[in-house]
Amino acid sequence: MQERYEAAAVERAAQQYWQQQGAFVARERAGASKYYCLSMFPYPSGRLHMGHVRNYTIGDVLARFMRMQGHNVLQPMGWDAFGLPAENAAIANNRPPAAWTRENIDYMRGQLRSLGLAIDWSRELATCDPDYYRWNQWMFLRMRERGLAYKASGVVNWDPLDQTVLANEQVIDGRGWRTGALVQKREIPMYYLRITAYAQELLSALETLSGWPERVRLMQANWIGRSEGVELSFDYAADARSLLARSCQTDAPPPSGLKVFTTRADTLFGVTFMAVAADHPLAHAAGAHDARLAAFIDECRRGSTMEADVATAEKRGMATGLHVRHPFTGELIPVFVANYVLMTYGEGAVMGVPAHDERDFEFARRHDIPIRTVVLPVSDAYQRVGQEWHSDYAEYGVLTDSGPFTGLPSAAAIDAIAGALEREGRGRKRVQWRLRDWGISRQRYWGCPIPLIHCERCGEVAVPDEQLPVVLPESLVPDGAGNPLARCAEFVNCRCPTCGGPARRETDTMDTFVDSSWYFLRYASADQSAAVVDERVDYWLPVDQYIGGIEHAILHLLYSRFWTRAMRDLGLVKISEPFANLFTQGMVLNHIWCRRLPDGRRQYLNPADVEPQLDQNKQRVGGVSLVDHQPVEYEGLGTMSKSKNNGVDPQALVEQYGADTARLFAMSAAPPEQTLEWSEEGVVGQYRFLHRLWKSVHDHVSAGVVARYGADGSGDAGRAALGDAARGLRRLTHQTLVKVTHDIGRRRTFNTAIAAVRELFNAIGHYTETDAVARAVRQEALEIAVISLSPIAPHVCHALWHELGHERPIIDEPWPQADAQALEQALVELIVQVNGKLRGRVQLPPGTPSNAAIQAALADPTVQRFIAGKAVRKSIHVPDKLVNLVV
RNA sequence: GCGGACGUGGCGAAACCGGUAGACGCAGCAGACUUAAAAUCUGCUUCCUCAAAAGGGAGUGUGGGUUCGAGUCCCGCCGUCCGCACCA
Repeated sequence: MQERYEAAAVERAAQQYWQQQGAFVARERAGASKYYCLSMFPYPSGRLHMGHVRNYTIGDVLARFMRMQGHNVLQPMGWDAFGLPAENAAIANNRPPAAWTRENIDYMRGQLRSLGLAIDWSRELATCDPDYYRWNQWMFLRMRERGLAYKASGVVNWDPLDQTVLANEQVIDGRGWRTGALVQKREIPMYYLRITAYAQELLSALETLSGWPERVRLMQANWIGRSEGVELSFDYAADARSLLARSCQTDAPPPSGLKVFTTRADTLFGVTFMAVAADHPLAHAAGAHDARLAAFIDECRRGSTMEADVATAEKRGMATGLHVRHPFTGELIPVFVANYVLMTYGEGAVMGVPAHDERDFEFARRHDIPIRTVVLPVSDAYQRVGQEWHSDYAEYGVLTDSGPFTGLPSAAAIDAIAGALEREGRGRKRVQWRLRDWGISRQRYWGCPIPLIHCERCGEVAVPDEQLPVVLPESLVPDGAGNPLARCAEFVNCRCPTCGGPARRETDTMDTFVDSSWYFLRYASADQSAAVVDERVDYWLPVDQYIGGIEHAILHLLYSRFWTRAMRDLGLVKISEPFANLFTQGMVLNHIWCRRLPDGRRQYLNPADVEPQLDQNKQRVGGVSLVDHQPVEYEGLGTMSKSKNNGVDPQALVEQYGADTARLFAMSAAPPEQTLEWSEEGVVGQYRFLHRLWKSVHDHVSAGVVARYGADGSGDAGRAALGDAARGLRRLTHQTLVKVTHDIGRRRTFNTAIAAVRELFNAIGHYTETDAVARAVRQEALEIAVISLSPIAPHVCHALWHELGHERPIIDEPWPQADAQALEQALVELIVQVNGKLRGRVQLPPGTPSNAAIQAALADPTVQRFIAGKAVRKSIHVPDKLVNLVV
């Protein structure tokens, strides 16, 4: 055995061995308990970052651990390969996005392989492959047939200079990222997927996802946002009716009333105004005849779209001069346009009840609108709404001044009012969802084409299944202005499948979230060319463990849950929920160092190039650049990112220390769910540990190979009676095994598993006996240490296992069971407390009864000192743990 | 504003069911090896106090509470982070 640990050679050999053996190719095996372990697939941005390393190592530890536990493990990998960054790179380099993307995939595949992940590469897929995205198109057409996909007009960000649609992240402070032009809102036709058809099921089923973090379920529930309330219509007064009649251009009769949705129908008699959104049809109609109002509406629309600003903005508004009538009293109620009403929620109009809604209160105070109390609290906290808002005003209570409903409690009043409205055809109870349908059209090139054809004669026609896939031409180079697909004649010009006449192909592509909404299903039958999935999907799905970043808590995970249900309802899969267990790993942080340039901008320096300066409390206060020796400011910790220049290149890490060190560090510095602070010193510490482990095995086996204590064929030395030191080491060995099994298998706290192995390793170092029995005991301890560590640092453990005298590779080794006998103790230590404070310890046989344990505790000399002269009032005994004496 | 998570040494953290606070590591200090340095190995390392040592006291953001016993449970406050954000 080589004396020195050489990571590169060890890792190369192990990876070669796994590849030659096809060790991680997964096959369906009837009867075997399957374990589908999946990490969220990467976007091929060019290089791996530390977040990837962390994500994939977590998945790999679990995959390898479950394999050794006897499960039939599938761990696949693929590429989320469509998307905007490829177009940006194409603009910058004047090369097609396809070339850039595929080069990145090749490079990053090599990086992933160098990490030694137990991946079944035979199932690899990339979403930009026609073999993959044809099934996006096929599914889209099935959904369209069932009314789950439809066309409607939608609002997009429009860059007037580039004449192109911008993604939200391309709009910076209201301006286009490339041109700096003010972005406009434009209405264009788009395709939507009817995710709202599944809103109730997606919400209810969250309760069944016991393997998901509570906070992700909460975030999804909030996102879906179910509200029960009443939809009702306020009849237009004469002024509004005549205006609408004048401005109505279509044949359809103008609506007879203003529709609103409310969760507080019990406050209906407190309505003193109505408010509509700036984009509400009534606002448009009113604005057409009122220049001041039109200016205000325009201002509302252009107002800041920053969400935080929106929420705290003043409640501004302007009267339309129009009125509606109260459904019960017939009273005239003025209608305002208000900046706080959202066109996209409910009916885009609200009834204003200043007495019982904080926003309406604020608005009414600003516009001198009367405030009318109609709900009194059950407690007598107040009688009437006062000058200042108080949250009690929004509480439910008992109705007052509410006509026939006066005296009813809120809940009963809501029922009664809804009933009365319904009898008159003016309203009804209904559920309002915050969730909206999923707009999937993107006016972009590098995505999956939407398989539709526009024909002058036949209208919108689906591409027939046998003509799928609609292949995206891969040679185009976007220039930032418009969608190059729309200018590609070979793509656009086609024949109508219905009439055979000339027609135009749809040039919008699909949101890349479509691609990632079902890739986990495709892995199960990645080589199936005749269907989207086959029966193997029933074997592997659901995913037993899904691992990824919390940033996908809502969109990706919700879309995937929706898509799986859509496929279920097409009879393609049997499951409803794709991910049985979800693990969200924390971010990777590093220090941020910057410098203010004379023009006010900040220049960020990589932490590797900065020497930190510490104050007397050893806190970072500043630093000096190692490049130019000039001072640098400290900005604290932040997520590794390009913009803050605080990333660490995993490639350099692997080259310098090896993949095992990188994996070990990523797993040891924090529990996987928490943020991980980068520390170069911490990496070196793990590297040092692997060297010591290697040396320790080397020193042990250089005296000849022995069978481990207790193993079959271990001979006399493997059965001999043990002295205290040997028994102690055996006990720790098996305690460590129990702890590691629990920490990896149940708690997923890999950091504490590693700590336990290091403790065992330290104990092996302190165990100095060298006779045959001692060597058998040490062999056992080293074997368990290596097995315990092998899911985390697989290469070095692969080599060490071989050096410890085993032919069978460690990946095929069954995870060992702890030896109950080794865990037994002749004496256990009980702590003795006096009044809850630790005062002594006594050694007693396990199972010592209370009386004897308390007697032994009282006999302890230190304890004696603390109870001297006092009466023991009470004694508590926790068997084999402690005695507490109360004096 | 609403919802959620969290707050422990110089630092990352551990303490899993209410029972020895600080495992494991980083940094630091001392020693061994060395002509020397690096590397490596050994030991120490929460704070305060008295120190020759033994010992004693305090201590998990903060103030209360429950309990024989609280980092852990309950209530109030302060702070940090995350998500949603005028959702009618």
